[in-house]
Amino acid sequence: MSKTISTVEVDTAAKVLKLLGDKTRLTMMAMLSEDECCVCEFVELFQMSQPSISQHLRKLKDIGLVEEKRKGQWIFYRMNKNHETFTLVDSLLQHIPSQKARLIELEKRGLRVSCCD
Amino acid sequence: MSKTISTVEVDTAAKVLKLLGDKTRLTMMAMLSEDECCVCEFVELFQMSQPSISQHLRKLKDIGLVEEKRKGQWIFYRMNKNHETFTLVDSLLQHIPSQKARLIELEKRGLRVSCCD
DNA sequence: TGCGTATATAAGTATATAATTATATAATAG
DNA sequence: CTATTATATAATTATATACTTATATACGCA
Repeated sequence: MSKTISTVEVDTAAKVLKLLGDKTRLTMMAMLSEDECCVCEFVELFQMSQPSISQHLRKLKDIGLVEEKRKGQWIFYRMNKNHETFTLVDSLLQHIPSQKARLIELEKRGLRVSCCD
Repeated sequence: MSKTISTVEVDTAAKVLKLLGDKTRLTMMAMLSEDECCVCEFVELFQMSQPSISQHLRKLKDIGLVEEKRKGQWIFYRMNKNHETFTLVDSLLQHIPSQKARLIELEKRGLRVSCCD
């Protein structure tokens, strides 16, 4: 008996891949697979305007790949591990380099706020 | 020791995912992972104009995901299994339904030309 | 209450994308 | 050679996308 992997419809997969076919969003997802992050951390890391970051996160949220949770002033994003494409996304992320170092770098510079909850 | 998967740069992965973030091209790649196909087969299956099909194939060819080979009047496309993102693409395709049935359907209708080489 | 910080949303713009139509190229059949 | 078939390319157009700037909202704090 060969092992069967649960599949998602081509339409669904294409929509997810289209979103992840952007360097910024793909890196975001790779970071979120390590730990939850707040908007200001992405702004700091990507050297990109805050509205631009918010708009990328909005797209990821709209198709359900990420979820948000407010903690005081900050809004944290995390991967939605219950999304129907989670195993697809997860296996895909295993093929790009870990982004853990970027989070550690942020922490060293005192720019991580995740410690403040 | 944990198993290490060879990774590709985020830029490279994003470019590939962007291309596969299109239903037509994603389905094409899924079909090509089963067997090589010629342009007219895609035209028949996708109910789409021939130039449109050719342009999708051109994009896949331009980044090296597929290769072409002329056989008489026909031009066949096949997956490039040596592409640096092959394992990424291959594992990704395992998460969408097999397209083998579509090829068999074509064959039943006498529309496969792969038998004529 | 009013101010500063964090984030979201809206509007505008430049660029990218996918389709169509028309045309060009290449091979085969007669 | 000419006609036909298969495919590619070019030009055009409509739509989608990603960014910018400006503004709105929400929270925390004095």
